[in-house]
Amino acid sequence: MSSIENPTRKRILETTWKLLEKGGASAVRMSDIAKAAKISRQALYLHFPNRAELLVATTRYLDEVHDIQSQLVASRAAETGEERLREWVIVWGNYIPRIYGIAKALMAMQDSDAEAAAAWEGRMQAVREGCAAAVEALARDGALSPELSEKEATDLLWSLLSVRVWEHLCIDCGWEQDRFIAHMQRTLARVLIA
Amino acid sequence: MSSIENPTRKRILETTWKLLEKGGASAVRMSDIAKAAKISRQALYLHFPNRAELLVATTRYLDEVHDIQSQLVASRAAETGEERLREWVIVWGNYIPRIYGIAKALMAMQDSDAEAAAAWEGRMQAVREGCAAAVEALARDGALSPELSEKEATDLLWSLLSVRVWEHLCIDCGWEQDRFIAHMQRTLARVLIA
DNA sequence: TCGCTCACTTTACACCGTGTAAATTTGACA
DNA sequence: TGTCAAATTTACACGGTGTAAAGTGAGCGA
Repeated sequence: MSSIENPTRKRILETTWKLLEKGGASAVRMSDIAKAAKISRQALYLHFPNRAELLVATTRYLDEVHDIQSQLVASRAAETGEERLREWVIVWGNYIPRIYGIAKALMAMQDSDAEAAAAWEGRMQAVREGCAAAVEALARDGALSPELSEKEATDLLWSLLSVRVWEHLCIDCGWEQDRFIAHMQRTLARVLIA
Repeated sequence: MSSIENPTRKRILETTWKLLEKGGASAVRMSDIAKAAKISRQALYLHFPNRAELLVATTRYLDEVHDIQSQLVASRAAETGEERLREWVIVWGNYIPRIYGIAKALMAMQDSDAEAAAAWEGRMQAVREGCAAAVEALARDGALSPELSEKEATDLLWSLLSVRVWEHLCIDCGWEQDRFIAHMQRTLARVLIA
């Protein structure tokens, strides 16, 4: 990507990320980012056409930095469906807090900006595919609860592993990350497995 | 409340409700409400100091109309904790779609308007109390899973019954309301009960 | 050294939606 | 007829996004 080749662009993305990580989502304005990146607000628009695209670019940059791809590959190596589900909860569940800042900002824009909505939608569809793969693995093993269709199981898994549920438990209820992972594994095992 | 005594106030609340029910949350502006209520935008400010208070007043009006109180009383009559949990899922789970419009608008304001945040917070705390009561009833019966503290069980129940999860399953995944209720009952039984 | 380009700055402005302010109209009722 | 309240009209301030255009300055090749 163009993240490495262009130093200011990279600095902008880095700054946006850090600002979103601490400050509360919509509190991060274009002018805040500009100031923090030691750039004029207008210069921001030389690199990104609007706020939505800047946020989306930041998520892509994060994926790049965290090398999410290779982490996903690891979770696919699991032998049993049950093991795969546990791995998937770990991989995605632990990724959530790292992207939470941008996620929050992007989710806040969802009903005002169609482009931002589509971008977030796309990323969540990718997560859904991870969920679907885990459910399929369970089904292959004959471990999927007979009360659930694969679609229903995927929907449930996807919902329980959503950023919103993580937010509710870890931010609003004050759960530690470890506890979140452990309880999600337990909960999903009980809900999905026969 | 002053909802009955004042006809225009009532008309405003009614209009706000209907507009939020169809239109997408933040798409409902003060001017939209004014137009639909056949009033000037300024007249709105004669009745409500700002958008946040108008939305909050609308939720209170909704509770009044739906008489949520008496519904809650009914769910408390259940004999066993298990039965009480099932009833609670029905009562609150079926109330969500009725308030979803306002909920969405209010949730969208959460990180821009402190007053709106506090108002929504307060309402959700009331829901949490319903969850806590159900968990307590389970604990009294000795039916609560030994792997969960009462606090954890309440947090989980509260999270799974959140508006966001309902939204995810019923709006994003296209579930029917009945299916939502049924699966939530099943899921929560498996997660919370020993 | 001239002149070009590129990245960025400065200044200024349009648009939207919220909220404030004040003068004016309308209608009921005494 | 006069008064009062409710609502209207008009106008404006503010904050945040995005656009537009002229200006600055460093680097670089001819």
